[in-house]
Amino acid sequence: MMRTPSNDESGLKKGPWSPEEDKILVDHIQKHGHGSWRALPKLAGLNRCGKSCRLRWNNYLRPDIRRGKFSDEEEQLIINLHSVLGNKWASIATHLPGRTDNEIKNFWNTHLKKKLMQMGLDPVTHRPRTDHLDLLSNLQQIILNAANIVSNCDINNALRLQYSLLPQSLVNGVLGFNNNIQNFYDGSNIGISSQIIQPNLQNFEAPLQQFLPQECDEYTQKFDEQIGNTNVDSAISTNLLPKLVSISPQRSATAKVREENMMINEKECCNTSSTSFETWGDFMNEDANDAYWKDIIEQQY
DNA sequence: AACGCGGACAACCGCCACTAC
DNA sequence: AGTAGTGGCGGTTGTCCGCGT
Repeated sequence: MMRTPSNDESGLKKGPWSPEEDKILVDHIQKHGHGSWRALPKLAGLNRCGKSCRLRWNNYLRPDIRRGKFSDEEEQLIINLHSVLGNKWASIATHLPGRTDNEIKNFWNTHLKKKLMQMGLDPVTHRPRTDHLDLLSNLQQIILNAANIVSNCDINNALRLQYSLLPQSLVNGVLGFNNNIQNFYDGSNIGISSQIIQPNLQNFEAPLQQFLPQECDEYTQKFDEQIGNTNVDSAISTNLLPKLVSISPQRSATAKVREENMMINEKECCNTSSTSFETWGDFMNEDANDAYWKDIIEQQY
């Protein structure tokens, strides 16, 4: 079925490009370069706006574009990069020669997002999904926050505490942990040591998998000794514990995301003594001087 | 064969940052 | 310093196409 060509109010054509239009655009750019995109359509004889020409060229016609199915290596690279960069498709695309940001974005939205969800991971945070059990999510948050106020109690201890308070069947079943996760987040194929890429997951997973029964009692005892007598509700109401926040808030508007990023940047910039689990600092370690990692961070900021 | 549905992806839209003046 | 023009980016939409009924 042929799509009926649509034109905007200025008479410029919109919608899919025809092979003839493609040829005109390619011929013109090969002969003259694109120059000013705004001026290009008139010079080339195309009834399109400059922006449409630029998108068509950059996303489809450019000779260095590699089309076709994403390889397993590319797929894993995208996942790893997304766990570091988030929805910075343009930045991610710079690490995949021949792939466009648009192509990667589409691939993420149609394939990888689902794949992560099927593995029980939140595609936004790359952490185990919590959306299907708010109660558990809140409990995690309470315990993590509690750990933050316990002196010298790091995040792994907090998770051990959490684990010690939950039946194993609940942890495994609800959070959807499985053995594939470790392999899934192996960053070795992009030259990043697995310790760099994995910590955001290890913080959750490793304490659970490598947990020793005797440590349960040890940390539970520590928890009880230090804050065990504290009523959680009253602790929250008296600001002893921070208020609960969603671990994976639903956000769709660009403005919201940007606002959030600004807040995160501001927080990280100003709060040098942060103990929050959510901040970048927790994912960094002494290995972070890896050149590739630096490159990624530089792109982020 | 006709139809509906959902996945895939090309293209568009709106906003933002940068630059020149 | 303010403004207009331009290109880049990310979110979203619209259409095609394959598949099942």
